[in-house]
Amino acid sequence: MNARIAQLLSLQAGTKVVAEGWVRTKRESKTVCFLELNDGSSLKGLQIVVDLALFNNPELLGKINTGAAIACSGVLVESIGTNQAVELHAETIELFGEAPVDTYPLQKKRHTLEFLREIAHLRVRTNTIGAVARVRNTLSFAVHEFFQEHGFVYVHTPIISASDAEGAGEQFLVTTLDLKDVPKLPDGSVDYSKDFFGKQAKLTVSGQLEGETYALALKNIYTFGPTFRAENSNTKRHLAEFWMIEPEMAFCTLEGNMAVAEQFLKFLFKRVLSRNTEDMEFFSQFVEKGLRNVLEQVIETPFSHMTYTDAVKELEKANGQFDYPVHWGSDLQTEHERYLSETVCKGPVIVTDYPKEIKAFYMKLNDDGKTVRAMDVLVPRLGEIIGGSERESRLEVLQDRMNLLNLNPADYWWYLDLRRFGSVPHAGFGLGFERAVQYVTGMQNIRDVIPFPRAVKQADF
RNA sequence: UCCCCUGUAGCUCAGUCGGUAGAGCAGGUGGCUGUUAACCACCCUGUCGGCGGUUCAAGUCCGUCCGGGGGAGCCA
Repeated sequence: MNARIAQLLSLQAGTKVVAEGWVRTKRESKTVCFLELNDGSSLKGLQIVVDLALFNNPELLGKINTGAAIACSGVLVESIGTNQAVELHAETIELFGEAPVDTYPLQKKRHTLEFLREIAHLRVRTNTIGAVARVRNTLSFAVHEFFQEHGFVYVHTPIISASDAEGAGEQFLVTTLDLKDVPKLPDGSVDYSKDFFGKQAKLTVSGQLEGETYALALKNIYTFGPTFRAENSNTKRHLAEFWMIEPEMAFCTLEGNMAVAEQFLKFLFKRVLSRNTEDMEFFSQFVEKGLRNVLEQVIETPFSHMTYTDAVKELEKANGQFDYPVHWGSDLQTEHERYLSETVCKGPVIVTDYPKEIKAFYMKLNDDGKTVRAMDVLVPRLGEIIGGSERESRLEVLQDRMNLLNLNPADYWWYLDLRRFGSVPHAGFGLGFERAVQYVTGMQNIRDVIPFPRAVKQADF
């Protein structure tokens, strides 16, 4: 395996090397031709210098255009130019795949992200999407690093769920039934007993409930996998298929949960800033001005904490400027979440203890009987990035909550068993991975931070 | 799902009061230059998203469908 361009760029002049990659631009003059070669290992490419007096092969050079795949051997030489320390003086060039200029969609000019979305199979060859891919890689690895270093066990919760107990959004149906000839029950409804699993099955919207079962044996666990929501939502921060990280901790209350969420986010930001210096500088300059400073500041500053009740008091002071005025009991809108983090706290804030009516059944009921131990981490620009809670660990209270919400406890028998046998305070949260990538890169649209976005009416490539 | 904006050359866009389309970039040719968002000159490029309607005449006005973007809701 030949060295990557990122490595070649740091070598001493005088080294003989082979560089492989795709041509980004070609600049020709009478005596010399410059090729910029990129192999995705770094934002910066390697400048190849072809001395036309020595390299007499105009047919070959004529076929090497933007997008062509080539390998070039030669000697690294200290560059006369100012934009690079070393450059490669070509001795031999092998052309693997041409990229004809009249049909190759990528030109050596700026393209809009909307256009690039239409050529998702080629867009990773651009500076921006390439940088996103590298940052996404760093973040994925950092997720595992953080949890592994803190003794969490990685758990693979199921993708297909037949428990019908998740209730976190619209789900995709998984079936092998013949849609042209669906078996029916006498009352006209679908007979799922004839389906593959013998009952209705759907794609998971959360691994939390299964995650809790493992936490109540292994103490600290996390999941990191694909998640599916069939919501008909068309926004720049929703996908039908996305990746979610869900840690779950036993012997842990909301306070511990908040601490881990904060530590975790800060760890991710630190890793990206230290491992993707060049890419982060690029985002900070061209995608979201000053991004780097904001992240550095977030790492330094303790997250603010605020109860829902106090948050509503703050918001009521500013009710005049909201489209939807706030009162105690109302759900916080995006405009409110952003106001809290951007204006009130000027940084990330964790809002806790929401009214039970606007949160999920499994969240622990507070002694006031009105609020639950929920937490949302709100960040400037994006709003909610993490949602979590301490779970209700008391069997009776949980059953009461379920009855109140017309959930059938029988459907949740195994989940309730966790409260029957060795129950203990436990807590966890969910982080939408793409939201984290968005926050870190400053990318405005979530469809540009996942390789092949799946959304309403969109499943190309 | 609702509201708003938008669709014109390969890309990004302009196109006035309705009179059959233009600029920059990309590409080609030539020139110049160790270039790096290269530069200069010339040249090429169109189902004006689709369908229907109004009109002597539609890129332009009306209807409708489709695509794209933004906001809201839902949430991660």
